[in-house]
Amino acid sequence: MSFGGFLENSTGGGGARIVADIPYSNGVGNNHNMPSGALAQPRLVTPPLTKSMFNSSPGLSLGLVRHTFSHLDLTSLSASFIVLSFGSKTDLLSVCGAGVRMLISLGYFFEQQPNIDGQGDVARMAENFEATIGRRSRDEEHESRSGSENMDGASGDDQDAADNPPRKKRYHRHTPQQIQELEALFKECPHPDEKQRLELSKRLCLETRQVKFWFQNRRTQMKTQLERHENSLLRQENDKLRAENMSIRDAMRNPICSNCGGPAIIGEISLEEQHLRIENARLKDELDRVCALAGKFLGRPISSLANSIGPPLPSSSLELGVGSNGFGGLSAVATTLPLGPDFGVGISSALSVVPPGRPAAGVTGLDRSIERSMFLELALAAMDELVKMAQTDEPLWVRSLEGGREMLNHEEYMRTFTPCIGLKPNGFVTEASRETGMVIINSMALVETLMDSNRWAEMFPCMIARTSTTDVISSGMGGTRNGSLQLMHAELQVLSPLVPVREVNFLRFCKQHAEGVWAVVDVSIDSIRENSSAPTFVCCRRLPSGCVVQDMPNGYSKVTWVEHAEYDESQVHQLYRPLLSSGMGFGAQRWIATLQRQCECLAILMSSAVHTRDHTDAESPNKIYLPPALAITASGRRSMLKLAQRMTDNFCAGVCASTVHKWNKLNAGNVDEDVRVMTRKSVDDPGEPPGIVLSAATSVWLPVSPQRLFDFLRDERLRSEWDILSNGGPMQEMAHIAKGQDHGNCVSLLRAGAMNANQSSMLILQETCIDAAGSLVVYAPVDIPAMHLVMNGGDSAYVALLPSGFAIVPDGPGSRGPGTTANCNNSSNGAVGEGPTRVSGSLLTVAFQILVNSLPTAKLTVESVETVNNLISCTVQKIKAALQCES
DNA sequence: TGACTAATCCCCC
DNA sequence: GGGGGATTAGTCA
Repeated sequence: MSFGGFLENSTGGGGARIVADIPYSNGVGNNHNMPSGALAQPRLVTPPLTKSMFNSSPGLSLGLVRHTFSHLDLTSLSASFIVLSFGSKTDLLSVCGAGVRMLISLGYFFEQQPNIDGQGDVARMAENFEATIGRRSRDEEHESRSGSENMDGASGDDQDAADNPPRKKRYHRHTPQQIQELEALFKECPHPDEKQRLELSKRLCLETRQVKFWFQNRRTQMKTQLERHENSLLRQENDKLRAENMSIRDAMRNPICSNCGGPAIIGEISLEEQHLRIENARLKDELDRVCALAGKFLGRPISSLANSIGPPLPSSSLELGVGSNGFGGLSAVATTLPLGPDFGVGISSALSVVPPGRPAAGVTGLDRSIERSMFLELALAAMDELVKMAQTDEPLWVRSLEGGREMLNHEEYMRTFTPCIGLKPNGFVTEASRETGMVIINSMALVETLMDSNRWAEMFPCMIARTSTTDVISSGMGGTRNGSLQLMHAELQVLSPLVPVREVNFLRFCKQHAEGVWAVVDVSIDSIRENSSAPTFVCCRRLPSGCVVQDMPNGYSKVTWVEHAEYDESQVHQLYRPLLSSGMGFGAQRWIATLQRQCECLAILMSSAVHTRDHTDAESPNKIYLPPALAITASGRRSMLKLAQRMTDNFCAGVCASTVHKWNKLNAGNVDEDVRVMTRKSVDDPGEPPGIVLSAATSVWLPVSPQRLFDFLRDERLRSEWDILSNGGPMQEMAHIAKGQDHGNCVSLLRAGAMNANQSSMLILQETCIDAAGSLVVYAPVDIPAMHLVMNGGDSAYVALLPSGFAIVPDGPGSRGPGTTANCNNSSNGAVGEGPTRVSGSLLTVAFQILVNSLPTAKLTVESVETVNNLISCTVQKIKAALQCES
């Protein structure tokens, strides 16, 4: 590069050119920052160029051109030239001589530094020039630029021509040749040292700074390119995932009901779900990392599938299927699944659910993944609904005129909520109830109980025939139950043969809403999970139901329970329909009442003040004779309670024909059609006598209040009025373990008056309980030696017993109070008690389990059936007579 | 308007 | 002091 070329270029643009020699001189007022003692001063020779000059000559540009310097004496004086070019490419550019400060302000310029060292080294001069001029303040730059902007007649070509560095912002590029060389070196060495850079700068006539910057920028560029490449790869992947996500979402948005082929409705994806998904992805990564580490440690690869780590949990929370294969943990479930295809008769066939964790043929990982996403959506929608249902009063809930109970305003409900499990099946009726109560348990403990199927069943023994957790979709976050989501199966019961067991498959989702505030929601999943190979008939669907629990300062919790279900009412005997529709059967009142009673029992048992009345001491010698060894120890109390619990569980199972036992229904002609008789074989169970067990149960309506009925039946002194085991006389209470503040909640040991030696060896274990929703009297004959063991803390599992007893519930608001079903002397729509003067009555279930043959292989005889049928009829008649309610 | 490039500023090792 | 990220500014397609 040469300045000659530049000059040529500038001249090549054509146009008039004025070159004026400008000797430097002192005393020019335009000087800026003129150092004292300057050797030379710029001397302005051109007349002052005015704005008007430029305005009137748009093509004018002013250039201070550094020319070839060979003929100039730069040591004494820098020569400068002003080139005025009209319409040419000439540019205002440079000044010769080092250290020259130039002001370009409408042609007035120059300030010269004293030490001129311009020995022909153009580049150096330019550098020095820049060092002083190029770093001027922005204002100055702007000012100077605005000066040239005023000369905007300068063509682009003129500016191109200025391949000189004096003006900092002057655009230029390194020549292709220079770049080629720089690139070549960059390929070999992206980080040249100073020596290499110096060498290159000389060779390419560039400053070392330029070379340095070039390399720096080149490296940055490489990095940017690399990032861009990576970005594009990631974007591609992202697009792919997004497309996949869209298609999945689409599938979820427009689910097709496999029942009717119409659209099924699922709620929107919420923020919580997004969080859960993120959390899930994070956990999955964590699992992968842990597996990788474990693999290194064990020296063999570890699969991240749930069945390869830890205990055989039904599933892992880590396979929620965000881009995962969705098959994690499947094999772990299959072996623990309690339900088999041949389980039970008639009832399990109503299962509409694919046995969880065991994929049906053809179910792909994607299907599972979609299914899980749908579960999640459903759970979140259900939670939302539950909380609103629990917290909203009118107009969603209105007080009924009779009884003051809250009733769901269905119109308002339909307006407020989207049906999250689809529309109500034809022929189904709705049952909705809400109840709030104070319970002596804290929220965390209650949540733990609800989320553990065993503990849940223990908490609601007479309501839950059996239950299991069939799949854990999420086990919660941060070691808590918050976010826990699981699939459950349950058989819910009302203690009567006239009410079929409700078999439900539902999601249970737990969420912490605030400190000390939790909610657990259940919602049926039958709308999502359909197994084409199983009948799709479902007798009950649970709409979002559950509880909101809030800790109270006194150790209690405020529990608001919402129970909302749709069921096939035709399966329910008319006698029980009012009860069910009032919510006292399967509804919130019963859940709350049971919860309160059970928690009170737990609190009493855990406190030191366990109230035990023992009548074996010397203070009551006149009451009964009993060996002193029957005194109860603390562990004995526990054993006795455990035995009583088993007895009551078995009683319920017999009444409701739940699948806990494999009952065979009997349809013998001699049996009253309203008495349900069933048999089963008892083999290898030390808890009951071996042989053929016959169960007979019936339910009748009595025009007596539940409380009166309960008090009558549990009173050992009145036992002879209905119990053949009483031998016609009163019974005595030998031991009493209180289970609640109400004396009606207790376990006791009764002894009949001894008629002969044989019977004197028998005791009666009895459990009674009562709460707002109903009451229970269950008893079973047990023998003295066995109870002796139990009362000393022995294992109650070996005490053989068969329970009998009564379940009492109010007949329900609006009940028409029909005649009994046992007597069958009235249709179910009978008019007994009808009208405003009707007496509030009770529904009494009577049930017996007796051993009809000690050989399991024996055949059931007609006599046995008739005997039990008579027994049950007689008992009912006796009760009616005693209570003077037989018409 | 965005990509490209030369150059600058500034932080941190 | 230099590397490198962030930024600026000029240019071009």
